[in-house]
Amino acid sequence: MADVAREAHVSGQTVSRVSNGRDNVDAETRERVLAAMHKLGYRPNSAARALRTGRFHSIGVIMFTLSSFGNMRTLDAIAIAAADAGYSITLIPVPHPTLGEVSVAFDRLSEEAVDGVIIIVEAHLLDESDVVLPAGLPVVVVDSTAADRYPMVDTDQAHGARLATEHLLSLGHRTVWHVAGPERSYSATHRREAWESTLRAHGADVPPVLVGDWSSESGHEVGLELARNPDVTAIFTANDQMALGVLRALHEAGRAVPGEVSVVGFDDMEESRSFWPPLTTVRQFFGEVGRLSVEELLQEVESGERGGSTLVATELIVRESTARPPA
Amino acid sequence: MADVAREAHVSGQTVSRVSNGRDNVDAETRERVLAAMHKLGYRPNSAARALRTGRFHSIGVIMFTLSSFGNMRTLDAIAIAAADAGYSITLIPVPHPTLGEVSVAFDRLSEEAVDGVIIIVEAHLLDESDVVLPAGLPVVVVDSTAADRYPMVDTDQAHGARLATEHLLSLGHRTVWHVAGPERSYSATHRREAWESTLRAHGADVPPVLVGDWSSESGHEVGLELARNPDVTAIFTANDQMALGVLRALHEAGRAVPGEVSVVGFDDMEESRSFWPPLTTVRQFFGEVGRLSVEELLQEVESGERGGSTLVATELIVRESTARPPA
DNA sequence: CCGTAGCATGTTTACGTGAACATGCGCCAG
DNA sequence: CTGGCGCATGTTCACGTAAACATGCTACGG
Repeated sequence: MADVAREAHVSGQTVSRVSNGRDNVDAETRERVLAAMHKLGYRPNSAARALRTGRFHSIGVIMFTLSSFGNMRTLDAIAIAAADAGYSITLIPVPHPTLGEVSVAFDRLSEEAVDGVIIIVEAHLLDESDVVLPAGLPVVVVDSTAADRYPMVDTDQAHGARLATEHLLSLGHRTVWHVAGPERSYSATHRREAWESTLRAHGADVPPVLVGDWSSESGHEVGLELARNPDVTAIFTANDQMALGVLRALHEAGRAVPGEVSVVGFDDMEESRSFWPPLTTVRQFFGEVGRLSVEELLQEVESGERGGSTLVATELIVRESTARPPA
Repeated sequence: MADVAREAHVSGQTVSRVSNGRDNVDAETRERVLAAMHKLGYRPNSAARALRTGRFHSIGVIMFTLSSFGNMRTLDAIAIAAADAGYSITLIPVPHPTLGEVSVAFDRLSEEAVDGVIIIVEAHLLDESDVVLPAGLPVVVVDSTAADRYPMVDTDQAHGARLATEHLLSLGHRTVWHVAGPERSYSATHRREAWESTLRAHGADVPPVLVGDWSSESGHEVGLELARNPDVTAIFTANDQMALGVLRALHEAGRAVPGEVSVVGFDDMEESRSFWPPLTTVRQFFGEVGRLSVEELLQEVESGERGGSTLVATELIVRESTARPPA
């Protein structure tokens, strides 16, 4: 900066003013400074700036392995929304979802140069974790239920599960079987509860729940079981990947989809429309979730006002994996 | 820090030494300082530290939309490898893969607090872009070919494509059709070239190339065309998602897989084993690519030594979508 | 018994920036 | 004509840290 000041025959303070786009600089002086900055290849030092202002213009994101489709889409939206607001994203990975790892991530967090944090971690770990997040650091929780402690943004899981279940019932199925996600997942629990309450509200029987781990492979395993049961005519799986496994199991068992069995997924991943048959599913608006969580966080960072919880609605996408039950 | 020093009756410098784990501090003093740090909830200020040391302990990652399966896996591995080395990841998203956006990202980069950058962007954009990366900033390029300007780490695309093509030929297919990725993609080009040269090496005809855009939907479109052609008995698609679309098209056309037509993909995404039928494909080791790119980058950051290019081998995963051609 | 080496610790300083305050000049109202 | 006001610009200083150098004490060999 000093070099630029010398080159442009001004003081460092004036360079700073130009660099920050203040308007109380004479047009001619500004030009001279800009020319000098360009000539010398000047780049503001973000560390010094952060030290002086106390703002890092960066948002931390704590998340487990990115390999979950939904997390990735959410992260993508967060990154874009943050960039639009002039913030960058600092990833704080948690390689294994154990309590210890989460604690380590939180600890590391306190030394990270971030103005706020978005946490995309199963809530039960948050609850069990006695590690305290650095005080005064704004936090937004996604896909979880720590709403009592922090603002939360999430897909309206219950709404989606109800849409899926009611769609199948309205086609004439007597009841709907459910392939749930892992017990410890809050979103899996929400979907399962909404499925169950929807069945009860319509006076349908509630069949036993089959539990997977979100993977297509686990969907295949429980799908083999469902395929053997001739009573099963409608299946709601808690995500699209498990639906893929269920479809494969049904094909292997020679049960026609949707002729004999209808299947509905959850997520609407890009590939779902190319499943065989194309999958009827509940679309989640991950982009919206990411956008809103950044909005919420930045509001707290910049104005100190803390918002409440926000749920993002879902949409049922009807494709070709659902039909009326066999006569 | 001053508060901690006062609390522990030592100088700030001693606090700094404890904070950095230097060993030239008396055990008793260290205990006293640690106690004071804990009591006061002291957290080192990373901005000041970065200002003083010139190191940010952060790696920038420039990438397009995360929604590509492979990029995500790579990013995940980068994040974990970086965390292991004590670095965090700063994401610099490029919402749209246009020249302008890339320039903006590079510009933004120069103000980011990073010690080095990993670029996961189609190389043709790098080549066309006249934006100069900040001089002196270590760069590693992934999934691209700017090897002449920067070290590169990538999957051995040609090796994988050869494995896939030879697998089909060795099953007895007269030739292999290819569904390529977009023309401007270097990895798509490499796979296509290797497929073609493998066919030639084996004296097989080279059928016309069909081009998709990596999406399962585009795979479905070109798949419909292939399904109509009775000469087609073996298809190598440039990624698994397009293979999914091709499978769907073949099902719709009533052509048995692998009875009439064999299909091989590329990537080995988690879902591929649950396709119908489970997909024979070329596995990419994204984790290895990510790990190596961090290793290469940090070597340059910390020792100034710049390495060369590294290719990561692939592995053919034979499942149930390939068989001998019909008699 | 003294000189010195080695070690724990303290003091000073600079990293690059922007806020706060200071300066100097031109212009306008009284 | 003069006092004061507004505006562009300059000067000073502190943000929190760690490197470089300084200090003072202990221990050990000649």
